[in-house]
Amino acid sequence: MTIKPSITIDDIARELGVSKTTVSRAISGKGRISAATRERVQAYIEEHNYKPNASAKSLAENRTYNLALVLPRDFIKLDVPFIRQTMSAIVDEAFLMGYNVMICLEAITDYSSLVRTLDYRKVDGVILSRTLEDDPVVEMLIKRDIPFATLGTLPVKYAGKAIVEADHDQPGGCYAFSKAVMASRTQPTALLGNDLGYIVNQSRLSGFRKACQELVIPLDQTPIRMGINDLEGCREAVEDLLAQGIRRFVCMDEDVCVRTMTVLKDNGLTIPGDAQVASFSDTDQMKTAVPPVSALYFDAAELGRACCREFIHALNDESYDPKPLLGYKIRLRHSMI
Amino acid sequence: MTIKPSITIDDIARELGVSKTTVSRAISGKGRISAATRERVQAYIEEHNYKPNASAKSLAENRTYNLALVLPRDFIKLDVPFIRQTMSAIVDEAFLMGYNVMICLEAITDYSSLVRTLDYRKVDGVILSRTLEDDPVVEMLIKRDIPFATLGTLPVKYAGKAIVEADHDQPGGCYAFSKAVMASRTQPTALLGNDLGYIVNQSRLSGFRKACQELVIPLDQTPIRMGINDLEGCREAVEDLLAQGIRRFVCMDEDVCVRTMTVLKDNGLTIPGDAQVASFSDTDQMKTAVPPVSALYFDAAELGRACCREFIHALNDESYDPKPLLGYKIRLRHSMI
DNA sequence: ATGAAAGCGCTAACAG
DNA sequence: CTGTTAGCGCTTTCAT
Repeated sequence: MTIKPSITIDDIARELGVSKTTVSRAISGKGRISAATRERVQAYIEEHNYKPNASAKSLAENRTYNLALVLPRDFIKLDVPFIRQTMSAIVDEAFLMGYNVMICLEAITDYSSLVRTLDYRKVDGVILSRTLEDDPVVEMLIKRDIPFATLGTLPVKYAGKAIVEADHDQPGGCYAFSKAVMASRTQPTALLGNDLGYIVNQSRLSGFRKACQELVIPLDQTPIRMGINDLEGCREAVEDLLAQGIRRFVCMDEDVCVRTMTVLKDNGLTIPGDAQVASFSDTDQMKTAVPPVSALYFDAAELGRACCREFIHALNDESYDPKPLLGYKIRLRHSMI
Repeated sequence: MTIKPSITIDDIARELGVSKTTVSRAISGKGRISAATRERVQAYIEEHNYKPNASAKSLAENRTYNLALVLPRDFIKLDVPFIRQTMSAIVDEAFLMGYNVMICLEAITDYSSLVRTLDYRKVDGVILSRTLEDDPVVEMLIKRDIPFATLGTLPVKYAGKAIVEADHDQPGGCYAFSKAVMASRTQPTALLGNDLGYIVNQSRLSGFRKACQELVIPLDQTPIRMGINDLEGCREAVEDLLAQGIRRFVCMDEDVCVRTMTVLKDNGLTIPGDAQVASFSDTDQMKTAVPPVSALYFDAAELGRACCREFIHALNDESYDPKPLLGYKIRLRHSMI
């Protein structure tokens, strides 16, 4: 069962009594052609709704106008707003620039579907939806000399290896947000985070640290607990900190923040009365939480678009920005001010 | 910037001193070939890690081994577990069967990216992630004679138009679930739902109706409120029903259910003490709600896999099931028994 | 069992 | 400015 073939460039050439080359030129705009014939060809194309066959174009040009977007497998189990939003934005932006995007779901240890997609040369490049301290996929891409772009900054050891590394100003945002939320406060504050294997968490940590150094509370009175990846881990950390008298918690992402609030409530503490929380990541969840959580907002869709746009510019040998850096917004709500 | 070309079938033929035809046959297995030469070719391929160029194959065979998956644009704004799970399953299953999937985000009125993807013949068929009473996309697909499959049943007017219509037994499941939850109860129950433009809601409604007919409470004492698509609409409906003395609510999907619980709590009612709720759709949200909600479970991933598998079988001219019908599970929890 | 040759639909030198 | 020609890498008759 196959889709029926449609009109080709040869048909047009024959009908119009010109050569295929002329038709090809009229379409692409490359090479000299008289305005008269160009218009004649374009009119015919318009009328007969001709569209060039992508496979033929791919074969002749040795490029597919397809991109692979690598999504973490965990996305299946649990919604990650960042992934969902950047995915949509990338798909949209790619479309606007004449590209399609193929989804590859990969685990860190099994990225076979990406490999096969590359083996068969179905794409011109790949976009990684997050960056890790150690990533076999990145190694593979570098070794095979495949053009790739990343959402988020790569670890320094891979510096310059990606065509495009798009990121929000995480250190700057977290620095400013931390200051806004901690300034003129004398109560100690804790930072709660998950895996430092994610580069984004390293960046956020550095912003937080920098802010601490400029505040009245010394860094050694600022507990930092990482590796909080489930409710139990969070409970353990938070209750321990509670016992130490800590009542203010800055969370590195929305998941940690939700867990933290759960634990605080389980301990009979009200927010922001008894304890305060804030988040380095703003999502709908943070906005609709009770109470709404002060958070740092990064526009994921904008990041996706910028990354995709610059990457395609690069693939098209046009000038591009290899390191688009986007801003942030501080959203103070009721959970911590 | 393009990926460098790799070894081709010609290279192999030359190296091995055979014709390209022979190599092609050794790879595809079509046509007669001696076991000896086949193995020789395969060994060479293995050793030199040869992979056929997809564009060339596409051009020669007039098929791409790509599928378009149409996702509703709303998915950007809000997570829809069904979409996320079926998407992942489809991408995975397609990969197992040698296909890639391209994402097309479409609104009901603007499906231009799908159109262009089809115009350029970048895919062999399309999968629709939900079915509507009136869908211009379906009309277009039929008119253009494009093979397509759907997650969910098509409205009767399009019966038989899709190659594959995969669905859960929605009427059967809702019937059984409604009986389980309403049987031997004499208090009146209401049904709360959203848009009947979604076929799935029509199916669920029919199952619910059938159950009512077999129960002690007559159908006319069973209020049915549709069109609940935001919290305010829900509040209006629920408070009106509350005023009529209704305390039991069956919700057609998880969103309506969440809203209903919010309204009930806002009215000072406890669940399941003062009022009871149940949902025709089970998601993590239903499981982790307070209290956990009795719900009807459908395995979205399984549906995605079945749909994709049968569709690809059809595209490959193999035997297939045009209407895979999957089961359900009744999960009674605390919100209504 | 194997090979020669044509062709899929398009692009891109190179001539003219 | 336009046409001729030769590919791109693979499949597929049709011979042998």
